[in-house]
Amino acid sequence: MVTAITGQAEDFSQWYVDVIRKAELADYAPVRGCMVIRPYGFGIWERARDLLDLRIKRDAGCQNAYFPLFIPQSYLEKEAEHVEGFAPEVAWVTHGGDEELEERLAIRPTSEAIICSMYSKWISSYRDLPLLINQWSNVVRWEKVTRPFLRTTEFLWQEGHTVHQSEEEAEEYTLMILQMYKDFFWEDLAIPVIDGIKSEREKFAGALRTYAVEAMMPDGRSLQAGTSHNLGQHFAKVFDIKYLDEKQKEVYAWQTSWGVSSRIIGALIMTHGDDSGLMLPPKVAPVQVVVVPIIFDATKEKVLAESRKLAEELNSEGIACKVDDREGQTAGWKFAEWEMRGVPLRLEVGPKDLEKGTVLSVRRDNRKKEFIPRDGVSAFIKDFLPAFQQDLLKRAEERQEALTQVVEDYGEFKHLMEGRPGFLISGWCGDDACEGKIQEETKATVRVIPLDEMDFPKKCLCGKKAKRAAYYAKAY
RNA sequence: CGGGGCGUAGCGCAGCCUGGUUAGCGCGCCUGCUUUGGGAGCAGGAGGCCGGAGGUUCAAAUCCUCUCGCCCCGACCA
Repeated sequence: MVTAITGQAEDFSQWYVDVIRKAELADYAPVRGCMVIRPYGFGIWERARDLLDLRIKRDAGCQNAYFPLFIPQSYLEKEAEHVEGFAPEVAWVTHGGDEELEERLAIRPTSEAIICSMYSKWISSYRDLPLLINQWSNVVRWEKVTRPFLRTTEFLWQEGHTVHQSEEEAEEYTLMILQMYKDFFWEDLAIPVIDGIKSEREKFAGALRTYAVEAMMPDGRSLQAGTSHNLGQHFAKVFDIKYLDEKQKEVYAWQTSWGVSSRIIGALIMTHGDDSGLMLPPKVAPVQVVVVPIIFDATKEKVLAESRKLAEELNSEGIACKVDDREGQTAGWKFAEWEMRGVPLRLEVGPKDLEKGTVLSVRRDNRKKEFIPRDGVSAFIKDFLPAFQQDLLKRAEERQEALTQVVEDYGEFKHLMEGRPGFLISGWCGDDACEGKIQEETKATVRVIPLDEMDFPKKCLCGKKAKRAAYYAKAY
């Protein structure tokens, strides 16, 4: 064994870190809590980013823009809840060269403050609305504990910031974004998510309401994967975002903000990976198909030529295909290597295939082997990739279902939460104190309050009448 | 930020308790030959201020102090 990975069952956290390093997704940087996203990891991010960017433009109607990294302290402090929420984790710039700055500059932990300050200049009429802008950027949050991709000091994300004429319109848009995120996770990343509204204590600092999608990881912890906030008029009032409506009345605007971060790479690793390493959904795989030539001296040239020709052919048809024609490694080593890196399909081309006019295909999930007629390879792959994407989703969905159960009794709830049972669905009275007590006693939090109609226990865990269902889990 | 563990070659580790020659081992890397359909074999070779800074000592990877970083479990967050 050259590159052993710790087994998932043995130590899930260690498995996660092993995969990241061995598959060359990322490496630790000299600065605490920071990581380098290496080309293969960045390749996954680029694909996911492009898929989401398409939806942001097409479904959400946004245009991309870019705002500064620095936010003056006074701007960040305008919205009281906002500053209170972010103050503990802001990195500050105090000097420019040798000169001390008159006002400290925050390195953005999120961009509401700087963006709203500009919006206030740009908006003066109802005709300027809605204003729909998205930004792809990095942000910095000085977190106490960090983990690659899941929580790093600096991370990459997109943040959408929109302005609307009415509360209803803003609310509708917030929910539309939530649906867009759901589609992105289910369809593009093959990650099943639950969705709903956050409780008061879990909502974004400065928001009126926060909606979120959450994904259940194989270790039973929930990962907040995307958030969509209805900001109400909180920021409009302090940043003075006003416009003249059709009746010539000056009114404050209504806003939303929403984001998805490079954390999704962590979700991809955990959701689909196994003891052999990564397993990537074809839509985000930097390499969808790898061709491994089986080299013997007598047939080496012919096999290499055929392998390269095959890869060229597939690439020209839009399939991300790579030939592993390195000569230092044996075929078996390459098999293990590409499995670890999560490539959905491997094609082997050897002398026997040349004779028979076939190639051998091996899929990543179950290693099932199949001989494909050489002239049918491209058609085979075009069927295979979407099917594989579906298979991964189904596998993840089944696990999420297995990690979700309804619990009525608080004693049982506490007992289950001593482990990592995944999602526990219960009734909730809606009382903040009740939620706080449960969190204190079990470490579990309300992940979301589902919006869809569903059956739920009529009593809250505290014994009072339940108003709504709630998904509880321990969270990342 | 609290509790626990760990920093020695690219990776994984031994050596430390009980200070003492040129600091070892496995994998990887380089060269050559034989190999290649599930992590190849043999031979030769390169690669280290022992995380960093102070101290104790004739002498420090080893003892002491401080510091930085990583991992795990908690409290906080995308």
